[in-house]
Amino acid sequence: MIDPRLLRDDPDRVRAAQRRRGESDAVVDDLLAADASRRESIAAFERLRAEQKQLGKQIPAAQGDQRAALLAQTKELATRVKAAEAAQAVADQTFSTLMAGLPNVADERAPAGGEDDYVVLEHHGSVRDFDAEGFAPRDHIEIGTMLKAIDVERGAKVSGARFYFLTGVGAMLELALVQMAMERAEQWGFTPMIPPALVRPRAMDGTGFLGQAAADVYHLPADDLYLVGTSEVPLAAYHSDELLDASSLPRRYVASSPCFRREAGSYGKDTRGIFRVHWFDKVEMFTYTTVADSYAEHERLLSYEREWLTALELPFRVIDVAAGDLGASAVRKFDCEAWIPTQGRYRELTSTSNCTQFQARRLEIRVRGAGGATATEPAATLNGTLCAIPRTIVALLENHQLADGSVRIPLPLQPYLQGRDVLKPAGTDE
RNA sequence: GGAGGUGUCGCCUAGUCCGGUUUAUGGCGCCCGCCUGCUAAGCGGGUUGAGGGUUCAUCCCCUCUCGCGGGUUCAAAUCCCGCCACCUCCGCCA
Repeated sequence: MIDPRLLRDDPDRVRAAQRRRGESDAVVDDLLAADASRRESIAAFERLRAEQKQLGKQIPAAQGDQRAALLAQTKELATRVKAAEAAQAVADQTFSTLMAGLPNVADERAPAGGEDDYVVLEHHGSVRDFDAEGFAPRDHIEIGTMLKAIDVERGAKVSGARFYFLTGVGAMLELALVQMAMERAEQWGFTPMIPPALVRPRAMDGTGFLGQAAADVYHLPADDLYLVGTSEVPLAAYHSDELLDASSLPRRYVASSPCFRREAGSYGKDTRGIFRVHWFDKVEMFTYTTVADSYAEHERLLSYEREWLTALELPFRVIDVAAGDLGASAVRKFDCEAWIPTQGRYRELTSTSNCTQFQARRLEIRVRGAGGATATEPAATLNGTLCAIPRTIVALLENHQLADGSVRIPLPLQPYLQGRDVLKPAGTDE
């Protein structure tokens, strides 16, 4: 949800942001009209209600005929109050429904346009020249099979398409990545968290995932619970309905959790391997701060992602995601895309979003005393991937593979794998 | 799953049986001021949040807010119904 005052005071900015997302700006006029009638109905109700209270106070002291007259008068007023209240509720509902459908106001620095209109900001690391090295790279499934690290066939047998087992060294590799990511983040000042992966509708809706993305979410109707697609959901809802002291900000959390995605609408995309799956584990960063500090915090989260991918010695680039591809909650989003040798292109490994006050308004997370102010304001929330396990494994296996199918382990990861510096195909132990 | 209990303005707490004199009591904490070599104590005042009106902004006025949502009533913290959370006990269970 955006700031209703911004809508009132500067509707042109909201219109412009809608157009940069490639969406209609007509909704702004609808919203302005709904806001006006909402406020009118509030005033009407409050006038009647004040009158009713005023008269009601006189009743206990009144006697005889005077009392009877007052009772008749207030009884009549009561029905009008009720009607006015109902009218207000309707006007409120109309406004909120429209409001809930409006995405966050895209940052003016976010490129206009859709999925393909991103801007490349940086390149890091160097892409290997396998021709010069004299062998053709194997894809992650071939290597994973040779290492007996990934089993997608049995994943499909047991759970269906887009499921997998990590086995042997693959399982240990996941634990190593999770442990390394959590430890690093803790050193950066994040509080480690293990959050619930099942949440109530409030949490899912509050983070903006029941809008356009609703079809991608698993729902358990028997209990009316949702499986989270990212721990951003429980982390954002963690402080819902709370008033945070500005001096306690920023609050930085890092969570390891499973993620579940229906991948509706991605039929036929990335069907091979574990690049796009229905379930995976992920280490996610999440920050609560003030909107004023959110822009610097966004850069900070990006810098941690950069540091992480650099530690894993992966070649990657950073893109500034276009407005139309931001999702409802974010004003700006940076993706780090690692080079995938067998695909010959960069693919998203991490993503960090600044949601400013959009989620906090829905989840009622406020800050007291920001910038010395006495008033409260909604908090700003930001999230960033630190390590999405399957995609990281894909990138590691493909980029660090050797001619014989073994895989080199980057130095910083070695302590988490009992010091191993290379993973060798099964049956060819050193 | 079953039985019972609890939920009041940061924390504790009065009020709920018996609806109106409650602008929700008092204490702690916190903030401002006075007093004071300093600090503490003492004294005085302030201190839930949201929304609307007004305003350059403040001030001020109004409405809502006693876990949440409905209902009864001229009037609900108080009466009725539903839900949620927590606690105790029983059952089941990794």
